[in-house]
Amino acid sequence: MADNQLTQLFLAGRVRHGLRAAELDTLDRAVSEVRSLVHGEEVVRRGQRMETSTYLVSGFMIRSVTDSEGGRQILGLHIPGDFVDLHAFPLKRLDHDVSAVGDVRIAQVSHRALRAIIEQHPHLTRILWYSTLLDAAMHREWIFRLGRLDALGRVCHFLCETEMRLRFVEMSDGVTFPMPLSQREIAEVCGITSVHMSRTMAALRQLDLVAFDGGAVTILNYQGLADLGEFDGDYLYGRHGGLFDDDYEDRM
Amino acid sequence: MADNQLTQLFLAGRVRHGLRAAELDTLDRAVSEVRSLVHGEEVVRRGQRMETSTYLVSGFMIRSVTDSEGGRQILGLHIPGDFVDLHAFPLKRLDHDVSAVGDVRIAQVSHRALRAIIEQHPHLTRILWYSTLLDAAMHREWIFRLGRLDALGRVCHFLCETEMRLRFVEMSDGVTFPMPLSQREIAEVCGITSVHMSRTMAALRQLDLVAFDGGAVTILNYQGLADLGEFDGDYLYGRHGGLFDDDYEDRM
DNA sequence: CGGCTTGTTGACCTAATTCAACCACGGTGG
DNA sequence: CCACCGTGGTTGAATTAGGTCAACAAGCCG
Repeated sequence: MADNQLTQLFLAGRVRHGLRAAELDTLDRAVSEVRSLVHGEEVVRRGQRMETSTYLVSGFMIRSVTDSEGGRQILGLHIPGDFVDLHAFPLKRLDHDVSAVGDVRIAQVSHRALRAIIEQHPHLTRILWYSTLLDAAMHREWIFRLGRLDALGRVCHFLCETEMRLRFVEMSDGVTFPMPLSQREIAEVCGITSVHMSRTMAALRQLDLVAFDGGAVTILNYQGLADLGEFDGDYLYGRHGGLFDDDYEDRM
Repeated sequence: MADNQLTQLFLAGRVRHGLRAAELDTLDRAVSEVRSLVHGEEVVRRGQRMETSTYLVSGFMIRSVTDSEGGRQILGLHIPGDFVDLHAFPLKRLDHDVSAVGDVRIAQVSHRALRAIIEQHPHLTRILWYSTLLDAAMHREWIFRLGRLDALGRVCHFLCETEMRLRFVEMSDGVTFPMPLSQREIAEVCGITSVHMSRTMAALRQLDLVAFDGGAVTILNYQGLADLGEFDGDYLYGRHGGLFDDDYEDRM
């Protein structure tokens, strides 16, 4: 297994149910057509029929929908190593848009290649399925965040989640990590206005919980942040720590 | 195919990607151990290791999580024909609870049987995968509902969604349908307090949009309800109508 | 230089929460 | 039979979180 293969970050840091090198190679061979996107470019538009899915090699992407007055709700943030729209393989059309945040490199996988995989590689199939259910688990946590937390808690929760996910792919050292979203976009994640997000982030600074410098976040008090956000990262199914750290590997 | 098989409602009313009778039979044979639950009984508890998944034969169930002060957020409502925790097959542990609302009949499917299916029936596998992604699509819509709509809109959206899903399984005639949740529980769906839900439902009555009688809802003005809730049911992937009604069947 | 976007701050307003009292009801036990 | 209680729903008054509108400052880019 070459270290420089495209899918090397796929499920990095996660419980991988014994994903084998040969399977990663199979996946890697299915991936083709690497291309670059600039900020705001879409790879999926709501309702459009899909014949390929997209793997995010580097950079960030978001899923979003737009309401009747043009307001946008961000439904998910994708980071390198994510299959951003593998959902489109079983669903064929998606109900939301997927677009680039900043500069992005993606790879495409044809649904024909995925069909071949599910016919010949049941174990790899289950792992791909699993990866789409990680998205669903994050969706549920976003429902919790919006339903039960106030503005301050929502931001704390989002920062904790993002930090942990970036740690899995070694883009966070546990303290400082990149934050590609503007305040306006973080507001669209958290279901509040950008004005109130500005005030909320000021409060976070005031409380010495985090520091924001341009495109990076530095966590000054992890426990305080996790407490305010009622964050428990078990739902991210990290390979180490939490409820899920036991007999996962090499089963099934 | 006997009409009385347990899984007859599975994906009823949905785009089924050419689900064949033989495949439904295969699924039906994998299902066993029908049992009854009373109100509040749990089939999944957060973090618990699962070796079976649950198919809902009759009645209603909810997914939920509880916050640090004991407040509950409902993450999803399940209706007859839903595989309530098929997610647990790839994930092995879930991050939330699943419990009965009122009297319920369920059937269990062992993960061993599901493993056999994904090894021998790739097409059926994709359909099971698809069914879990319908849940994810609903999750996304719940994020939108909580992030972008006010209390009135959230209730309207939830009622429209529930009505459409029940129509798929012929439990709604398009006007009147059962609503198993109390006002308190609908409040836990919509992320508001039960006091405010009482006021919001009073407003809905005032506007002549819906009538509530005990465990049933009657829609008096569907368009008004859908407008307030900004509801567009495409994400439910109904077999008829909407963006998704074209060349779905019998492909793949 | 001007014009754009992002973030900040202030004053005011509104939606929703909180706390409380209260009613209707369907048991359950005396 | 009635007294009792717990649950679900309703209503009112006071409070608060967040939204709205507007002005302005700091980049940043053509």
